[in-house]
Amino acid sequence: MNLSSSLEDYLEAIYDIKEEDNIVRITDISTKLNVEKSSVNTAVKKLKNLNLVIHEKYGHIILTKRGEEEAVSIKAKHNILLKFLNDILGITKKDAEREACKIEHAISDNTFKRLSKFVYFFTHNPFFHNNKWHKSFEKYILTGVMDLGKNAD
Amino acid sequence: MNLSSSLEDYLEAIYDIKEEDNIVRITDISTKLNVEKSSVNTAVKKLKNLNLVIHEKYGHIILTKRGEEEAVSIKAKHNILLKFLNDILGITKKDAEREACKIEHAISDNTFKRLSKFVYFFTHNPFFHNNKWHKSFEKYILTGVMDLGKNAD
DNA sequence: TAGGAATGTTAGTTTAGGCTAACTTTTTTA
DNA sequence: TAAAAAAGTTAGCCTAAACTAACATTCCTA
Repeated sequence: MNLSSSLEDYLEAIYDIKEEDNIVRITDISTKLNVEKSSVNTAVKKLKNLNLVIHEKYGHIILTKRGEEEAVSIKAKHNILLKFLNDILGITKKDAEREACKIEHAISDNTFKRLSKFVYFFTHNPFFHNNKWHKSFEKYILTGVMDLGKNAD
Repeated sequence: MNLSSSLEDYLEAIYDIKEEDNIVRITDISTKLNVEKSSVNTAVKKLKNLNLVIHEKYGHIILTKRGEEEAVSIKAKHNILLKFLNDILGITKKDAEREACKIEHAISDNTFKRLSKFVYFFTHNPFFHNNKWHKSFEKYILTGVMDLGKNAD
């Protein structure tokens, strides 16, 4: 699809607002993204031309099937990045959120797939999923000392 | 410093060209980044105004101390992302390279620090560094089967 | 239900970062 | 060393994406 970061943000915002409020207006998007209504208007027109939303003058904004698919795809990237940054790297939720918003536009579907698998594997495989590694990782970050040697084969 | 992605790319290119050829010209940057010389010219002027490069009309381009520091910082982000994407996630070198170029502009210094530690920890700690996890991870990606349970405690 | 508040639209401006075309300066080479 | 080639510069244009200001429509409430 190759949307700009900006248009991806708009699509994502529309999806989120629909989830929360059911109806989506120009003003809602404007508030959520902190941009002027006129900017939203322009962006919505572009999304309309790409058949990603339905929008009649003065009407509500509705995602098309393709628009929703796109939004879901972007949100999925966002969420897996959030998980990796927060749960695995230990970045604070707030910072992880901010970063995920930027990185989500930069990763391919393939990287998304492999990262998803990695996060799942890493958090579910009993070889890793014992919390010891995470405590050890935090200690390593603070002290530079690795102390899980006893678990190696 | 908060440079645009574009200016970061220019700085990085200048650093790389200096490494390879010692002298850096407008044309070299133009070739490396696949943009017109006039675009390079404009960008170099901006970098000059930010005191990141020294450049006299018709002369070579030299990084200032600050310019070099910036470039090194960006390259460090690039390299750790490359390592994570290629060595850990198993993305092909070519794809990992392309992705790293985009993500490098989106990660904070803190995320860089934690990711660096994570990659080092993950590839050096004997608890992880036995290659088994990676084979298992590849198998999991292809088949959905996790088979390292026997190593868990 | 009339009018003000809220919402939406349009027109025009700005900035970043590309581009081409035309020109100038420097370098190379016959 | 003069002319051609290469390199660098300038001017002007385009697009994306933001902005403000002015105007239009819709909604809500006194």
